[in-house]
Amino acid sequence: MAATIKDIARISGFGVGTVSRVLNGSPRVSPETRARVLEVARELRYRPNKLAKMLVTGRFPDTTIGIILPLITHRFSLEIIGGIYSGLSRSGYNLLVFNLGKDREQVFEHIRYSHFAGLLALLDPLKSEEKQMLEEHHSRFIYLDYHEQGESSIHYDHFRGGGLAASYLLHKNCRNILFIGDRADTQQRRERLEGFKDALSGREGISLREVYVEHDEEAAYAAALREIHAGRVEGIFFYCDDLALGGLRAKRDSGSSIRIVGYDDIQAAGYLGLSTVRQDGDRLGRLGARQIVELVRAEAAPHEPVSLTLQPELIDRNS
Amino acid sequence: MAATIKDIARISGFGVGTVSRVLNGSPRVSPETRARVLEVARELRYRPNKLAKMLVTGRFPDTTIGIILPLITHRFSLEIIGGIYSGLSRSGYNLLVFNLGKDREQVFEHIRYSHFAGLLALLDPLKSEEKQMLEEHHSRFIYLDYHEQGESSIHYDHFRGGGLAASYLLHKNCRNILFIGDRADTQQRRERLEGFKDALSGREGISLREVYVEHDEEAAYAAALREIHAGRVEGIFFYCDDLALGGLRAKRDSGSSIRIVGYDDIQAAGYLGLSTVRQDGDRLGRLGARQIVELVRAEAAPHEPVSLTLQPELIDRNS
DNA sequence: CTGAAAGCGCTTACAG
DNA sequence: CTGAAAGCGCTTACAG
Repeated sequence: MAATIKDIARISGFGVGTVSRVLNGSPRVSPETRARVLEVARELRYRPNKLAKMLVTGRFPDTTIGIILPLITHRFSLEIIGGIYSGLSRSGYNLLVFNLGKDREQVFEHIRYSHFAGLLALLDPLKSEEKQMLEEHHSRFIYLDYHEQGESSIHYDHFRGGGLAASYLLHKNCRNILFIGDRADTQQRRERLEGFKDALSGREGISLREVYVEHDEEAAYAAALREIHAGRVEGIFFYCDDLALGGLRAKRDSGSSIRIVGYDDIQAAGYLGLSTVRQDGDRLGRLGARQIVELVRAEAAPHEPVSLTLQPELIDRNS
Repeated sequence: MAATIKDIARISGFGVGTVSRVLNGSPRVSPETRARVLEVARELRYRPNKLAKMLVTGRFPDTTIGIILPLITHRFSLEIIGGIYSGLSRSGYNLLVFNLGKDREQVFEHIRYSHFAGLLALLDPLKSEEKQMLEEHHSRFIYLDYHEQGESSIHYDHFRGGGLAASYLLHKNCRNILFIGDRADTQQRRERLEGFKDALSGREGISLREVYVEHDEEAAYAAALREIHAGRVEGIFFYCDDLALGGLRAKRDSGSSIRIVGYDDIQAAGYLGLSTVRQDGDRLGRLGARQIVELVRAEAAPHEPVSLTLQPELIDRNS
């Protein structure tokens, strides 16, 4: 099988302790010894067993950054991942992607026995035992597109984004307004809706209702069509572009002149002329990469948490 | 720190060997002992150290499937990943994504010390030492959308796909034909082009030229525009839809009536009315998941390699 | 500068 | 059924 430190010791004639010192670059060995040991190691094609090293040192190597996210196939997540890869290139760090999916525990079990310098948590709040586990492994983490008191994060201002959507509909003279959102109660949805309501609240004669559907273009289509036929609504703010595409279709199929605004600015939004609140996932990813590398490289323990807020932008395509 | 098997032994009054046996479900322990040991383990919140277990057993747990790919942000790759997640759900296996990016060695170093039941290699041929490493870890692999003599794979028939593209252009009465492809010399590009040429070869008066550009819509746009202005070309087959989008734009900007066909059927192709050769990444992913799980569950060593070929389909949008 | 020994947390024959 | 011991591959004081 694979050569071990013992084989090198036997063949070179030194003790395993000495061999270990050479291999770890300790200065307390003579040049001749070092040369000989290294020579034998090369001949044997020695590759250190990291398992054993980790077991005895209790520490993990630090060349890998992990990113953990709830759903890898989500478009915006993907854009962020792309940005992270760009930001990490030439940094000496590589990236491992963990999709939580259905079995969060399994995934964290894997993380526990993997080696990470740092972790980016995309959209997903970490439990306290998970944070603690990361700390035991000396690895730091930063939230991406999620924020929490006392933790580092880089995120978009969703409250502001909701406000932008509101001002768009107001500008188009909508008074009977509808919010169609994802059923999942997330921080982002809460903040977008709060910002939306806040911007609407000062105005006279505005009515707002909320409808929740599955994260699914079809579901959004059906809901929008129903509302349009009921005949009151003048403008709809969709939680995200994926849903808004269904709204756009409902508008077209019903021949209505209703106003529609989405969120994210996915590629299709451009093709189909959907007004939306734009967030730049690539940028978020790049910044996240830079930040986690900085954090990981810093010798000192977690200083003050760093929190960076990015501002979304309204794209008016007159939809 | 965390409780170890030794702590349990001390507190329960048994030896570490007995504790280990209980924890591993050995039948050679009395029910009373088992109960007591388990009780103490629970009190101490004992969690086994997999590192130590792996070190001594030399085997890796087998609950995780890995997928390795050259570029995670590629659209088609993503679709496949989505399919794999679907196919894996409720199978008891979870998925870890490895993006090779720039440092392949680093990534494989990580794989080496991670635990995998099996690996899916998307698009990317494995080196022999990498295969060997996987074997040492008792983990099997299957190629996805790539195939190689003597190895298991699930892939699309790109030769056939190229043929479909050719018949499309012939059907639209194109004679001066151009292929615009990615510069990267991949198995897929070779096969698509071969199939394309093969279908063209029987015909009279057909001329074919090939142009290679960066994998970039802009580059494709520029190349297509140049060719259109030169005035000879009647039909272009683009290696993939990403490039074909540039061609579509060149066609529009120049007011030309040239014919364009792409490959993949990405979302934008539908919106923009691009004719293309469709491959279903979701399906490929699902099948891949099913196959690797079957392979991993099979006790016996690699029987005959299994190779599955999927057929692409022409989508005529009259572009 | 170097060797011998103890130990990281666990498993597994070997006795009893 | 259970304990004591050896060992997985490596590191690190401790002597010398």
